[in-house]
Amino acid sequence: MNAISALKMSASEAAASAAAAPRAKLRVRDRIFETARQLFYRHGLRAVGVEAIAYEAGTNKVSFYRSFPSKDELIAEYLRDQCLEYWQWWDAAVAPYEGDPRRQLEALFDRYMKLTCMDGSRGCSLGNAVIELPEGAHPGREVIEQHKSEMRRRLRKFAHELGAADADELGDALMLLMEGGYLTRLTFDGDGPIAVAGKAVRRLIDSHLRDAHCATASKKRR
Amino acid sequence: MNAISALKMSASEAAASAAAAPRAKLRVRDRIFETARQLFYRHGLRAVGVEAIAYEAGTNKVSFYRSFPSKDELIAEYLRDQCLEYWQWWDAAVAPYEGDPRRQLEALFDRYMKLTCMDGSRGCSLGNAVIELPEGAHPGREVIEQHKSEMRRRLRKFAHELGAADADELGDALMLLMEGGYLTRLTFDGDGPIAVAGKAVRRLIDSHLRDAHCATASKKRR
DNA sequence: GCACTATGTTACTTACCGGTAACACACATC
DNA sequence: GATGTGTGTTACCGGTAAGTAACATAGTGC
Repeated sequence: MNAISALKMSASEAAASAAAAPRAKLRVRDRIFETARQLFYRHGLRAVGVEAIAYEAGTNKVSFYRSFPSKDELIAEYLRDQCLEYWQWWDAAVAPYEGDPRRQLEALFDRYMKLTCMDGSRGCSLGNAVIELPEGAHPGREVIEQHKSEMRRRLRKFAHELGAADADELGDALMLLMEGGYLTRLTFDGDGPIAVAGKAVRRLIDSHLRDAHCATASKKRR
Repeated sequence: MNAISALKMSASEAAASAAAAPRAKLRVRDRIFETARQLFYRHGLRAVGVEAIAYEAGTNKVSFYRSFPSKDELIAEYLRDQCLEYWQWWDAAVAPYEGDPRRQLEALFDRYMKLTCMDGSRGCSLGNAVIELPEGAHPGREVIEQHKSEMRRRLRKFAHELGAADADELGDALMLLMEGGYLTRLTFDGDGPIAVAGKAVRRLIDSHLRDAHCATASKKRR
């Protein structure tokens, strides 16, 4: 934060220095949003003020408020955008193995581990946000809750397609692993517990499939 | 927060109303600390100001600063206290089955689920704190990192005692489940994914023990 | 050249927050 | 009764935050 508010240059100076990047071509609103995305993810929602965002984007607070009605609305929009990006990433990970839920899950978790272990990762932006947002009214909370429910739904669906004995149980367990990896990533480096997520997923799937086979086998035997 | 700062009564008035509880007997410092524990856990570290804590404890900011050198130090002490309480809880859960690591783990996770599903739970205070604390220097970060490392160490140790094929892998997977439960608890009620944690633990243990048996069996066969 | 749009600039308000100074009082102990 | 300790009260400081008003400027299309 100190590093951020240290920039006490005027908006035009900031624009000139930030102009090195091609994003100088972007409209103010887009530059602000892009900057907010980075700062929010890196430092958290509450730790970053609108003035810091504006200056870092090479503009000023007034222009900020011409583009966004309030900080809370910016946060909500940021979260919506993170959702979008997340599902795009998810679908891309899963698409190559359409029809093979096991490989889809394995691919998903493998890419999840790779991404989340990378330098600069701070876990899941949506998951982190829920800790910072006040319990009740914030427009961002709905986004997060909807997002996590959707995640749960999708993982359970995979488990179902897999033919797991207790699909909902498997799906929820996978969600625990995934969310646990995100959270531990905040205290551990890439070699934290998350490194075993893929193996744990495979073990859980095997365990459930074994149950399913036993069940059908014993049914046949009857 | 609004609800908190709504109390605009004087310290003595607050003391009178709070005096109903037996904690009125407590020294100011203890009352402040107890109040801080509750507010920090419920609303987060950054969301609660020292003035709110002081008033809620039936005193005022000046007395706060007579007891604590700074808010950051209070936070650090709060986190240290949470650690202590956590390991007491952990040891109590595990003690009855000394020598039987499997039952210890099962008991631990069963109590963990029960506790974390209770009304008012907001997951792990230490885990939540890491999101709110600035990346670098905060005195609380060390506490958290040490705590989570200890947690990892203990779970791996259980896995070892269990005779798991790959004990570190199992321990880390258990940690993912546990942390995932804590995190999901912030978006889901008691019937969220955390409800399957115990089953997942049992499955993972079984999976690892099966590997271990196969390994020893094939060794014997040779 | 005119008008419109997007943007930058300066200056301000209101509110909060962490932290401090100075003083007053009440009680307990010697 | 003096002294010390713990506490409450009032008032303040400096900093930062969100949010706004009024005005200036630069480019774009007509």
